[in-house]
Amino acid sequence: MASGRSAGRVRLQDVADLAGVSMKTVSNVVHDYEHVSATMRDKVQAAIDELGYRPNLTARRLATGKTGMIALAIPEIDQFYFAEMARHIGEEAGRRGYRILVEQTLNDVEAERAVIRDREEGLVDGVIFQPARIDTLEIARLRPGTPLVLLGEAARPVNTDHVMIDNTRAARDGVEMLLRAGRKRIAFLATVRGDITESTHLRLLGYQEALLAAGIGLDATLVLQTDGFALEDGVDAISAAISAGVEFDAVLCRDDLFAMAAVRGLEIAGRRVPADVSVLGWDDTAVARYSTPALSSISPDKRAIAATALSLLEDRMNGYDGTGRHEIVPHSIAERATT
Amino acid sequence: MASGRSAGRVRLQDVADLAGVSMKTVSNVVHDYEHVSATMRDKVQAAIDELGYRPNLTARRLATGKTGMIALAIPEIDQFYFAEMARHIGEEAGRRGYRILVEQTLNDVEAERAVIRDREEGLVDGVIFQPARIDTLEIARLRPGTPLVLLGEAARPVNTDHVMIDNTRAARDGVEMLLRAGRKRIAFLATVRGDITESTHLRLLGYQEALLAAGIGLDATLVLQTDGFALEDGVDAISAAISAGVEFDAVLCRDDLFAMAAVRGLEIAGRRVPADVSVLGWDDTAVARYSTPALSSISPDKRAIAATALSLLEDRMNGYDGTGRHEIVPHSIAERATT
DNA sequence: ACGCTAATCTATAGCGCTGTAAATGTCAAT
DNA sequence: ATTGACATTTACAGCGCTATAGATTAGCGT
Repeated sequence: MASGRSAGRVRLQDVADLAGVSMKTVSNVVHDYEHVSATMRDKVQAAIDELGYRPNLTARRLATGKTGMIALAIPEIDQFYFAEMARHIGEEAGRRGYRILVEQTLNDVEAERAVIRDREEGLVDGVIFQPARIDTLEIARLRPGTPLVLLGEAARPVNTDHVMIDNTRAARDGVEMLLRAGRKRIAFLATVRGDITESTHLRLLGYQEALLAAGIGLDATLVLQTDGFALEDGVDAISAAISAGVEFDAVLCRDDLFAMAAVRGLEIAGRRVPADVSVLGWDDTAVARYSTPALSSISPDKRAIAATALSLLEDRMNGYDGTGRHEIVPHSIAERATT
Repeated sequence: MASGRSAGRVRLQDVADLAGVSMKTVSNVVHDYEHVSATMRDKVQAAIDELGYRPNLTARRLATGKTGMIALAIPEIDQFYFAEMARHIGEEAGRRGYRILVEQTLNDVEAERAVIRDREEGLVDGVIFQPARIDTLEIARLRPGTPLVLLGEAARPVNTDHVMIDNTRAARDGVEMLLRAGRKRIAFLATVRGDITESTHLRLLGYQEALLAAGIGLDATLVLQTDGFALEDGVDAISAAISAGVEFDAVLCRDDLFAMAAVRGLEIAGRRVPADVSVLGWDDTAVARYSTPALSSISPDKRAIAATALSLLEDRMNGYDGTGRHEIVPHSIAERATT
């Protein structure tokens, strides 16, 4: 009751003084070091409890050189895919004894450069970074001192670790599934006009490969372009295609948001999903499950991405200094109501 | 080119040695201290550049006692509402010079206790915490040493700062809007059977107040219960009510997820939204905009919540030690296609 | 020149912890 | 008893930075 816990200012030395032992012994007790006698352990623990001692992590870090923290740098935490990745990475990191510092780059080039350049040190032990604006070359050039693992397909310098799914293969799988279901004319939604990202490019490639492999000629009018990344842009693109008389009985979409846009655009035009047109999304985020009708979606194994990224990063943090490793993580297709 | 930057191990002292000055002078240059001569500044900066010096934040923290970090403890980062709050808090924190450490409690009581109890020190300067399981009394009892601001309505001990919207009022506003639109029998979805949370309780209260104020008697069958928090549970509750013959022409929902569930359940039953039944969600998350039809939703001002929480927290971090302040933040109603 | 204030710069003691090396204690086997 | 071989405990030097107090230099009026 009369414990004068003055604002948590109890130091290891205070505990040591009270218990009449050395600082190191107290430290040993705190860390459950095995070679401490039971008597000693009890005596020290009593002192710790009496004073309400709580270790100062900053000091511990300075002494050990480890922070126990990992930065997760992503464009926007409130985008479904990133939110889900953040969750998995957070859980996986927790399991391995790390905490997550979230850094939002907000699609800003300067913010992304800052992540790589890391102007300060000792903040985190490593960084998991999904670039959106910065390109491969620039990442290679700004090569940071802090261990780094990249996510996504937008950039992958040979000298840096990187985790991704096989986008081309996944797109091919999606198209093949649609073909097996009897679809003949499959559209691809959507590449933002004049701003085709690397991942969209890979997906488009797989789309084309699958069609060619099935002996179906490419039709450029089936690659639908949008004016932006918003839902409305996707709806507009679908509507435009329909009123332009483009015929299609399936749409492979670049992400779930555009899949929702496709569904909406088709409904507006009076087409039934999936009776008239199948829609296949990408990322398999929660909205795919929640929207009506529930979206079928190409599903990257997010848990595996998180686990793999953490493993690569842990290697680096433990001193591994070899060349970049590029891990391919499995994907599947979650079939729901739109195919 | 020939800079031997050996793994960022350059210390302040190294720079000082190279420049032939004291550590403190280098420190002054790094911090843009005004009383440093131009010559000196240039000389030191040259040494900094040559060695590629980057300050070690951990050491700085130990010396200053400030970490520049704020913990954000929320149940799950991938729930729409929390993801959006995380974004706003992240942005606002960035503006004020803080970084965000995300701590997922995953609805685990022990994890929530750990947040309050903070077993360690010096990790963050303050904590923003949205409790989900832990109750008011327990928070008051575990009263931590680290500055704390609570979010949400599940708990609010008098001695702790707290930010929320006026839930009762918001529910009343929602019901009044539905009544103005001519709706007569308004249902409330949903309280999980046997697990009514404090915020649901407040919302239910506002729902009842508005009905009574309009001279409409309460009908217990209009308060729909679910078996869980998943979308399907909401759909089931709506379906059950319909097949039990409960008549209603509007549904006020506890959150956007249940609003989507309501829409789906109504569609299954062949009811048109909003022609036959209006649906009003809560939280105004991105899914409200994206789902078809787009959900009308009660909209807490998330940006204001973030800004207010950070302000209260900054006060505390700057030494304010008065009694708990309870800030009410504005809300509005985003009208879309379901009302 | 001299004294005085203000501007600059330096030396060094921490911040609270861990790691290392060394000291001490213990116990079974000579 | 004496000796190893361990188990247990201690002392203290850092980790890299900031802050304080003091030393030095500069500027200026008389």
